[in-house]
Amino acid sequence: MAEEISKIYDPKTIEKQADSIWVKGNHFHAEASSDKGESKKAYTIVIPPPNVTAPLHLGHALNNTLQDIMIRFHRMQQFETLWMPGTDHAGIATQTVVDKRLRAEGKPALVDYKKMEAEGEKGREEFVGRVQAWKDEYEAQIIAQLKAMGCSCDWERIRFTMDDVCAKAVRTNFFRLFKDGLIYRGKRLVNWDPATQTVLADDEVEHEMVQGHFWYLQYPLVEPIEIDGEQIEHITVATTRPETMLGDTAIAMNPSDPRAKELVGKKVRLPIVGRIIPIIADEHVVLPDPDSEDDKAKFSTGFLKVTPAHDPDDYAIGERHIEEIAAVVMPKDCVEDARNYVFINVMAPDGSISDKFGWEDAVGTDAEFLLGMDRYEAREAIVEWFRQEKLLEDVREYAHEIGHSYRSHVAIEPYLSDQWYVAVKKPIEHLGEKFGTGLIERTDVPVNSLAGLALKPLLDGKLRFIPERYAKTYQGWLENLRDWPISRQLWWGHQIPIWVCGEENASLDDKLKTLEQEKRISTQTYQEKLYACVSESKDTKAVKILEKAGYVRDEDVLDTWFSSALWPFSTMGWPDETAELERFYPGDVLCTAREIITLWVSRMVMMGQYCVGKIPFKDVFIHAMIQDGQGRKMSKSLGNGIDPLVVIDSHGTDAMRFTLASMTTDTQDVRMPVEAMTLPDGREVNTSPKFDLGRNFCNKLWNASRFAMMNLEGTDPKKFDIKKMTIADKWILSRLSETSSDVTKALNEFKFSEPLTQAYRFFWNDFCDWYLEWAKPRMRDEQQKPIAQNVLAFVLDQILRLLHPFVPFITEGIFQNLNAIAPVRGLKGVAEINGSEALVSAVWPGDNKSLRNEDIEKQITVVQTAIRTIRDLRSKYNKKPGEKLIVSINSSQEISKILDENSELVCQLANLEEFTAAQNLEKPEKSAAMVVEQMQVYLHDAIDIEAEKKRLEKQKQQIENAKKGVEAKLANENFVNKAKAEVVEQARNKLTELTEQLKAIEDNLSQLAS
RNA sequence: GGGCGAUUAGCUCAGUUGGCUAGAGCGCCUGCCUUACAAGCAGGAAGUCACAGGUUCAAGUCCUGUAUCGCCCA
Repeated sequence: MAEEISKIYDPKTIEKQADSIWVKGNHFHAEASSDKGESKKAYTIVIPPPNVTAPLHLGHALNNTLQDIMIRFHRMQQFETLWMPGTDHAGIATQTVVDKRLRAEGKPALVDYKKMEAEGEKGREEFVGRVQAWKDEYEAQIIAQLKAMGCSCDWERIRFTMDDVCAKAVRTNFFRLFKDGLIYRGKRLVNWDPATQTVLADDEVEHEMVQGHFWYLQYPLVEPIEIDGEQIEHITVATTRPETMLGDTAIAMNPSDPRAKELVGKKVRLPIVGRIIPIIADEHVVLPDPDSEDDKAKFSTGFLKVTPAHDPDDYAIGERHIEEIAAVVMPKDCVEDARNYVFINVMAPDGSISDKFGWEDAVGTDAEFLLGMDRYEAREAIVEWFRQEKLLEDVREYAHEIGHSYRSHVAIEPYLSDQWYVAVKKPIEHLGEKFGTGLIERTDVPVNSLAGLALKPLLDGKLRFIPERYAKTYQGWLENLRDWPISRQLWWGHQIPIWVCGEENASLDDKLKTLEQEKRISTQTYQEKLYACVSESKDTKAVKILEKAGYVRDEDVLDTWFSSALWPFSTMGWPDETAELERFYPGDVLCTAREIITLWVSRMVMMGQYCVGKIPFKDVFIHAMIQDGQGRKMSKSLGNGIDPLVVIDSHGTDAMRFTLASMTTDTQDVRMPVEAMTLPDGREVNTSPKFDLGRNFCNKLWNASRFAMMNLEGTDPKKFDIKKMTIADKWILSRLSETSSDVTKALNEFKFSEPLTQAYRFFWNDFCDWYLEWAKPRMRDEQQKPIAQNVLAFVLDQILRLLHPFVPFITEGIFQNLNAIAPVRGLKGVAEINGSEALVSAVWPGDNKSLRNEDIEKQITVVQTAIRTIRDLRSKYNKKPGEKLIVSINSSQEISKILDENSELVCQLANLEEFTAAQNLEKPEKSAAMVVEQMQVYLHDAIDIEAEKKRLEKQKQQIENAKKGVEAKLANENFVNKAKAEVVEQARNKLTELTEQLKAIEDNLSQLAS
């Protein structure tokens, strides 16, 4: 049997073997119904659903490895463990990617489908079909990748954010929010992405430094004025976006500006357009100061062009001074809404200059030539126009941050548009009873508002972030939260279930009134139009009635995060009262990266509270982001990403997981040096030498186990005799017990690198380096063999269990072999053990304190020190590894006794012919000496006087320095008086030891000299 | 502009509540194909703990400031 075990560790074979065992045993399935009489506690993690845009990258590998570690750890602790898998439709991301692909392939793309749709053909349906096909392909790929990574998800439960179950949850929640008055329509300045032509939420905007300019444009005054005898004909504004000047409707200046007294109330003729606009006073305007550190003051002229429809600050100014501005820019006796004149939108949704979207006074002016130009083209043209007209006063370089779309990466345009919003700070009356009312202390957030529902659990300590510092991100975000724009001008997503009546001032007819009374629809009015939200997607009758009455469905879809927010319970069948929800909600941990704390985590908590009344998880574990060796994000554009499948292929899944887990400390970034590699098929791919660490470990584990099993044939638990255990046996069991306890504790504290390191050390540095080596000769001794076999089988079994969450495949593979060769393991009277057919569900090692033995550990440490010192001497005196040596050690009575009693252990691993340890031992003739701790180790028949002198002199120097340090410390009265007693005691002991060492070295030196 | 984090050996990182002569892996040097493993074994060299102050008997660790880098938010 032993011979059958492959000499080479081959991850592929093992992965396949382990996987088939797991699948066959259905070990990953979590049972929702608890009617089996078992009352196992549930443990739940819901996967952060990967986007179906692309295959998984290394960040996913890390994220899912950590989740799987927690899942397997708890499964072995016999929880009813559910890891819910699935994927996210990722609205804008997927739509963009598919569109790009179609264009690259020369196939009809989004523009073409939009044209079809406009012409009454089924463009939308067909395009969505394309995206659906993409989704199917990538979903399958992603699930396969997760399986390859060893993720022990309950694969029977795979969900998708747009499948029927999730869609039902989205629809239900939307209707409830609408009915509660939390969803409303509003015209606001939004983050507009001209490339994808959709609105973006604040957190979908990335800020990037851009090298730009400040252009200084002169606007002529309608009537020149005189200040301090100086004739003023124009004022100068500084702008980074000259193209927006077309929409200027005022000039603002700070009221404390000395020129304000004369200028405020005067009028300016807007160049190119000819619009007459007022000069107004607003505190927001920064006073010019050329020497200021603040760029705003440094570059300011004191005059701010106000473009309310194209800048958030200007929007606010427009709101504040709407009447003052309207009085100038609006024709006399006009009865229209003043907003239409104050907020002038000069762009089309694609970012080109247009007078079709709210700009009335372009025709017949110089501005006509700009119509149709792209915003950047228009910028150039406008600057050139000012130059020609001698109105361009100056151009200065200016680096500033500009918002970019996180999907298309083009600059965001602040854009006036109608969108659906979720009111996040509006109190929800019917939740007041459950959650309370009033504001959360020191905030403007009502307890029973959506933001409050998410914030309160954190403040109450019911929601915890690990590491703790991330709680601040979450808290700060919620405290300053603005209403959430949820409509997106996309086709890929959950279409908003709202129908609008084309007519203005429409009222509900009787049929619709009935629908509303039956709670099948809910309605609201905005700008004289009626909007009706339909409760259920299967209620086609209601839709028919609406459509008959002239209502049409809103074309927009919901923000992706709207469905992601429901993920922890939509996956479990909410709003139905399912067994899954009953048993597995709320879950235990959410494991994710910090970039989506605001985007996703906060919204899940919000909606968990709103929909189910409970937060979806207690702990949020935030892991590091993987960067390349130079500290840059891994990205497609930089080409520095590492494909997990490449790593799995070259190093094995376990090696990848080992390395990823070993890198997971509580830092916020981890660096992974990236190296190019050529695959056998010629492809150039990236990898990292860091994965060698994992592979080396797996190889060691494989071979150590192989060796163990070569010696476990015929292991018989009945032949185990507690009284016959050697010191090595007791020592390894003590270390095992300590390691089990440390690993368990660390895992419970969401540490990953630490427990892995502890297990690694125990396995490699204790078990392999010492225990196995000491066990070798015992295996050749029929008397000792049964004891050694039983202890070895037991310890190996426990090692496999401790390592299984980290490296599941290889440990399962070895466990199977172990089951075949030594099916019953356990040390009668020492440690019992529950057998298991598969490691995946074997019982986690407990903290067996009775195995601890500090005295034995101390003794072994002494033995190890002696052996290491002898090995060092062997190396220093060029004694061949095979040569048997004679060694004696002079030490205290206590140490000598330990060494003497364990001389066999020393002889074995130091390869000695003769070994003596005693108190007051004389240094033998022609011997080399080494002083370590309290031992003087003599290697017999080793003569190199010069080398010996040199070495001893060097050590003497070191000890003298150390001694001086300790002496100085002890001479310091403050230290002796103030430091803790044991610290002082330690120092005294140290001094004694150093003094003795020094004396020993000096003795040796003088002996050499004589 | 606000917040968070990092800076420890050539590289990647540990270092709990301050307390022995600061650790690991990789790399490097020396010697070994020792009958589990050369993806290994044994041994070794290597650090002004970013810088400047401060608190303390004692600082890699706590406080203040500076520099460089990174991230998040506005």
